Amino acid sequence: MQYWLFKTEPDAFSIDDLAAMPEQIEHWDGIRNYQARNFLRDNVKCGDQVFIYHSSCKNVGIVGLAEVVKEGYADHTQFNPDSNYYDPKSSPDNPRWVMVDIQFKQKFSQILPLKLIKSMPEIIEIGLVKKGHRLSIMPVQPAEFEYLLSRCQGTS
DNA sequence: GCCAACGTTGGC
DNA sequence: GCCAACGTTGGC
Repeated sequence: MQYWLFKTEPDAFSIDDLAAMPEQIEHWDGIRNYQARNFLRDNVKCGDQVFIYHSSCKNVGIVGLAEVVKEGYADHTQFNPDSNYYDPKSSPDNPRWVMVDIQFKQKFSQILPLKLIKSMPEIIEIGLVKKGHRLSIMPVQPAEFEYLLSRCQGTS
């Protein structure tokens, strides 16, 4: 099993939106970065645990936990000319972009702020604390995941 | 809304 | 294949 962190802008789709979905499952579409795509296509597996992170908002940080329930498949928004994520260079024969489905597991009673994460001496590997890292899908080392999770749940 | 740090594009 | 121009991300 592997651990991940997915970023989302809560104005567009938040942890609460995920929790409100039927069966609390939603497909994670709109990833248009090759490095992130490669993670989704090759490495994100069913049962993997995913931190949900809110970005570009008032309180940025880790807000909850989800689980992968469907592995990489073609992101349908790439074929839709009306979508913001439309990619005319992609074709159904050879889809360029993939997505996975995740299911809500938990919303933490308090957000774990980015500022706090950056101040933790235990946390040095995760892309969040590295300069200029903008990936919207990033792996999390098991030890760092466990530590962050304990900090999230310890406050509840 | 600013701007630094990236990623992508396209001319050559 | 280089690299300048451009677009995007995302914290502040």
